Amino acid sequence: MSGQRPIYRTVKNALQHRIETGALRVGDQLPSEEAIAQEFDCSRLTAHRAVRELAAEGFVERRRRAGTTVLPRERGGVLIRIPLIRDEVAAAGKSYRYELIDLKSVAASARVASDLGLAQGDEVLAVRCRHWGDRTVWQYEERWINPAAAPGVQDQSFLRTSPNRWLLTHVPYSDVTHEITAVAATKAQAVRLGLAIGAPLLQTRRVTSLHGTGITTVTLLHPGGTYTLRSGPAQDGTSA
Amino acid sequence: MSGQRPIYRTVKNALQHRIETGALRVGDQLPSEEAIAQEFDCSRLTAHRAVRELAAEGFVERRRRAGTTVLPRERGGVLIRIPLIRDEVAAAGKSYRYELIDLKSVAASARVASDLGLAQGDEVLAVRCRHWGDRTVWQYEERWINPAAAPGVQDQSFLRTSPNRWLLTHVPYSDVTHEITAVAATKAQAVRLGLAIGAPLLQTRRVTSLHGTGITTVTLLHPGGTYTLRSGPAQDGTSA
DNA sequence: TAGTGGTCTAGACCACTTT
DNA sequence: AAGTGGTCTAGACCACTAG
Repeated sequence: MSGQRPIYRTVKNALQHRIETGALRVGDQLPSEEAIAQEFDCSRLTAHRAVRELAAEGFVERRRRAGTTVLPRERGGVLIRIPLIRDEVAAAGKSYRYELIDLKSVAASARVASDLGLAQGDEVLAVRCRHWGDRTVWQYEERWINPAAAPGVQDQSFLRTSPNRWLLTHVPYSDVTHEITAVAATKAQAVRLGLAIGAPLLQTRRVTSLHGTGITTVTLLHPGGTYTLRSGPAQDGTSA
Repeated sequence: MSGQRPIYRTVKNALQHRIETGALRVGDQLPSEEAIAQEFDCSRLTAHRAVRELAAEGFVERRRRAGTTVLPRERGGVLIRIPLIRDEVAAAGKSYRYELIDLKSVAASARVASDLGLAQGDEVLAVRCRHWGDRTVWQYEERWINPAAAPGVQDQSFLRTSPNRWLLTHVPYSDVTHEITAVAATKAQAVRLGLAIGAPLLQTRRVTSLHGTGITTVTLLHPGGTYTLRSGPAQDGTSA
C-alpha cells in the first residue's frame, strides 16, 4: 500500500502501530534492523531510519547487541509549547499592543546576577513593560539584560519594539530555561495588571543564554483566569 | 578535531556554529548538500543528515530547488517538560506517597463528556486522589476515565497504584493535550490541599486519547508556592 | 566472540520549484 | 531546463556489550 509515502515512514508507522495496539508490549524486543529490512523488503539503512526516529520520539530504546525494546510510555514527561505573546493574543481574537513602562540601568540583584552569570552589583539593563490584549493586560514583564552579551542593546529605546522581539532577531542564543509556577499577586503586581491583591497569576521565569553566557532573564506574569498554556497533539519528533 | 564524533555531527555543529555566531544570518542561504559534502569531504548523505537535523530543530528551512535558509529563531515557541509526579517529588528530596480518596462510577458532566468524546450522562469512572511529598500535599488529582477505552479498568481498586501509573502501563495512547493555568483555591480544593481559600494553584488539565478515542481526562492541582514546571536546555530535536 | 546498532560511501533516481 | 533536496540501495567497517 502506501503509494507516495517514503518507505521509512511506512515502516515506522507499522512498528508504531504494533506498539500502540499492544502487538508489541512494554519491554518487548523489536526485530533487528536486518529482520525489519527483510520483512519490509528494504535496505537496512531504511529500516534503521524508521527505528531511529521511533527512538528519538521516545517509543523505544536502542542498545547495541541488546537490541531495541519498547519503552514504558511514561518516560520523559510531555512537551508543551509556549507561544509568543503576540500570537497568543491574536489567537484569542484580541488586538495586541505593547507598552513600555520604564527602562534603566541598574545594579544586578543577587538573583539576576546568578541567572546571568554576573557578579552582584554588575550593571544590567532593566526593562518593565506590558502586553495588552484589547483593553486588558495580557502579560506584565520584568526583564534584565546583560549589556555585554547583547551588543547594540544600549542604543535601543524599546519604545515601540518589545525587548523580546528585538533580542530574538538581533542576539543569537543557544539555551533557554523556563520555570512556571502559580503565585498570588503582590500589591505592586496587582496594580500593574489591574487585578486585586492576591489574585492568582501564572508566572514564567525565563533565562536565555549563549553557550554559558547569560543574555537576559525575565519574569512574565499573566492573569490566571484568562491565560492558558496549551499543548496540542503535536508530537513533532523529528522529520518536520 | 573531533576524533570519535560522527562526521554528520561535526558538520552539524559547524553549521550551527555559523548560525549562532552570525556568520550565517537570518535569511541567508546555506551551501547546497553537494557543496557541504565537498567542504567537509564526506558523502552527500552525511551532509544531508546534518542539515536535516538542523531543520528538525528549527534552525533552518529547506525547500527543493530554493535551497536551505536560516530561519528567525523565534518561530515555534519553546518546549517544556512535564515530569511525572513521583520523579518531581523525588527530585525535591521528599518521600513520595500516593493516597486514594474515592473511586466511583458517575454520569459524565458536559465538560468530561466533551473531553472524552462521549455523550453527557454516559457512565465514566471518577477517581480522586492525592500525591504527597513528605507531609505536604504535592498534587491533588481529579480524574475521569472512559471505561470503554480502558479495558480492565473496572477491576482496578487504585488503592495502591495511582490511576496515572496504571493507565500508562496498561492502556496505549497516541495523543495528549495539556492546558496549564493559575487558579485561586476554592473552599473544597483548599481543604484537599491543606491550604487557605484563595491560595494560588497551578492547574493542569490533561486529556489523553488514542487515535480520536478519549481515554481519560484529569485536573491536577499543585500548590503554587512549591510546585514549578521546568524546561532545561534540552532542545531534543531528533537524534537523542 | 558474536550479534546488534551506528555510521559511512558512491551512486542513483525522483520530486519539486525556480529560472 | 536545471538545480536543489528527499529517498533509496548494497555493501562495508566500526563500536559496543551480552553471553
